[in-house]
Amino acid sequence: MSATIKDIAKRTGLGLATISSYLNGGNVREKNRVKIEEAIKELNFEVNEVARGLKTNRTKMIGIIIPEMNNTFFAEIITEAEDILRSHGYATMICDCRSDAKREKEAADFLFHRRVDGLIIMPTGPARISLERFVESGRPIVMIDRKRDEISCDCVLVDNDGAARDAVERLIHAGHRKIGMIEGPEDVYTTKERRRGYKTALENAGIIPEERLIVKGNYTIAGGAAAMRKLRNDNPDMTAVFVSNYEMTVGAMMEINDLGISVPEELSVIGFDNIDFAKAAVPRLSIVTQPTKEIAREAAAVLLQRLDERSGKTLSVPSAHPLDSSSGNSHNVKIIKLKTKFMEGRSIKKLEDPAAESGEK
Amino acid sequence: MSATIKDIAKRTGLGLATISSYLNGGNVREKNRVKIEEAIKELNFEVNEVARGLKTNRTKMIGIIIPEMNNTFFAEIITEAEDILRSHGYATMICDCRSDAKREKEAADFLFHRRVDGLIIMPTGPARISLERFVESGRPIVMIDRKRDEISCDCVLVDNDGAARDAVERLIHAGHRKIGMIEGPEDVYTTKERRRGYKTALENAGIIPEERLIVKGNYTIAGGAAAMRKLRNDNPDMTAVFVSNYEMTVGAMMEINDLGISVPEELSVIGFDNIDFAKAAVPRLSIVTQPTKEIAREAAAVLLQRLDERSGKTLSVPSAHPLDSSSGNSHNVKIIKLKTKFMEGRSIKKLEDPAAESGEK
DNA sequence: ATGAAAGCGCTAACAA
DNA sequence: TTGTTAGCGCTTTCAT
Repeated sequence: MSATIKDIAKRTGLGLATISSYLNGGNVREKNRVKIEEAIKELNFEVNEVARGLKTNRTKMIGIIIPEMNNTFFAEIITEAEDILRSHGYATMICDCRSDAKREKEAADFLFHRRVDGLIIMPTGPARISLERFVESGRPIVMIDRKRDEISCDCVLVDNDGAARDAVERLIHAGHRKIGMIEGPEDVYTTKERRRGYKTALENAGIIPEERLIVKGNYTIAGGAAAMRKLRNDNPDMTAVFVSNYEMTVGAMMEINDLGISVPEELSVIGFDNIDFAKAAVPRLSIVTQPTKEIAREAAAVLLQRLDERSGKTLSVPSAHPLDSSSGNSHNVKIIKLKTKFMEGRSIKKLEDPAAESGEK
Repeated sequence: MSATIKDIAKRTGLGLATISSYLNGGNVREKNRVKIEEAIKELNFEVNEVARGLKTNRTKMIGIIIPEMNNTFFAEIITEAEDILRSHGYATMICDCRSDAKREKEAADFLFHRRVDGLIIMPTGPARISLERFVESGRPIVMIDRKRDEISCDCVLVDNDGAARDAVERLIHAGHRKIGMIEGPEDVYTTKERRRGYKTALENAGIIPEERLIVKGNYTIAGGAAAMRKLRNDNPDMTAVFVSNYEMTVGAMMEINDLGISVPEELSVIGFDNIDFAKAAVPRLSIVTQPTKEIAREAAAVLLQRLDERSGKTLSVPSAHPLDSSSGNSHNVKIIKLKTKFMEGRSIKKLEDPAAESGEK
């Protein structure tokens, strides 16, 4: 169907290599340049990326693996990443693994099989298992949002620890001392970091963190709802709650709604991530927000850089030491950590005379 | 890096063609079959889809173009579609065009250039311009959610007219007569259909639709908020409002929130699409829901079928009549229309003694 | 059922 | 600078 460089060669009377070289930024006599350009226009020529890929062993495709497409936080990131990568000539293949390690592995295999040049992933399960083939073949991987130590690669994260600490400190400053937390699945990086921030804030204020005030919500809406119920049941004295991701925030609000709890009079709430939801909530929710576009930009930038670094080298150095750091995977791994923000709503009640001051001791 | 069929041939002592044929479902002597399988296992062979694509002119890739990735409705559809297509060996390349016709055209060009085998699209702008190349080259297109008549192709839609009619009828049955509607951009298919349903419901009940009660919200959160404000300002007598997509529902709720309007006492509301949001809202929102998974399944099914039909034929019949129906594009186009559902919340007030009955005349 | 050979559209030596 | 040539890994006649 479409024209090939052969057609261009024929049309211009030039050789194949000349056309190819021109197409790849080589120098051609001005006269010929014009001729080639003309032929390209008239024949409506477009480089066949498939053929090029076969020859160069580069597909100009990037794989993206995320836990859930239907999740604003992830969606915002990948839409931005896709945009940037596409503008650099890279196509992206996005795989939603529904927070399932098995599906994640399948997606990784699929993408590897499809010979993507690189990978952006928010790891759900054990990274080693699904990603070692990429590492072995020298294809760059960028982890975002979550970090897994089994694989050494570039990471773009946010300061989860600081974000949680800041949020909880705000509650403390408002006079709260019995502060609940709804957290994610325990094996996830962000869960640990956010929990750490929560605890640090309490400890810094001289409050002893209590396990009964921390409930797992699994980063899902249903989990958030269930966690909220449990927190409320088990802790009648709880005056505030910090919900550590968006889905659980929605779930918690649903439950608060169902239980007829009034925010912030009976319970102060700090949620996570989705500005629109926070604004639509009654009352407006105070939330931690993450810089999604920046995450995407940083991830795309570092990936493109790696791709560029590698573009000279021949693909897939046999690599005698698959996952050993010896090969030079870990020497200069980039860990980028971005700052979160806090958006004030009306969901935090200022306790007038904190029991903490007078009654506690 | 990875093994090729050459390696397999060498290892088994068989010819290239035999391996290839076996790989494509051909018959081989049992003895050889075993040998081949063994070699595949041991050499870790995987077909190089790129090489295959070059030869067959089929990339096993599907392009998906959507207005917004960051939109639950779309996200739910594509995540399901991606899953199905992948399980059939097709990779998907998703492009978010941010509801911008120019970006949409760029995305279509990009995907065409990447030689995707087929396309799923929720058209934003003029389809003719961006899709004619696909049609010319005989690549199947499936439109979902929206239909554009410039291009004849398979469509998977929902019964928007019926959905809107049903929603408005519920308000009417609850005694409302001054019912506002927040609608989408006027050139969009779903906008027209939903508006039609709204009007039909009113007319059937003997109520004359008034333009002042219909405000454009552009299918965005901000638009929904602005529309809500305008509706409220211009129509102090309005007792109910039907918001015709999810984003605008969020926006409208934000505004209702800001204006301190109590739902459903002062205003009854019917929203759209997002079950979780509806449940998290105070009070629970009554909404129209669309069968996203089913849309995805139908779209994938019809696309796969077209792909299959075409798989015998050689690619890109020169097609003397690019967009003419003569070539047989329009002969058996499938239009699939799915039913929506309604989820009851607590956002509709039953008017005890509708002013309509006594006071109106 | 199997093998030999040609070629998909491109790039990359190497010569000229 | 430009042209010639040899593949990249696969499928596909066409023989055998």
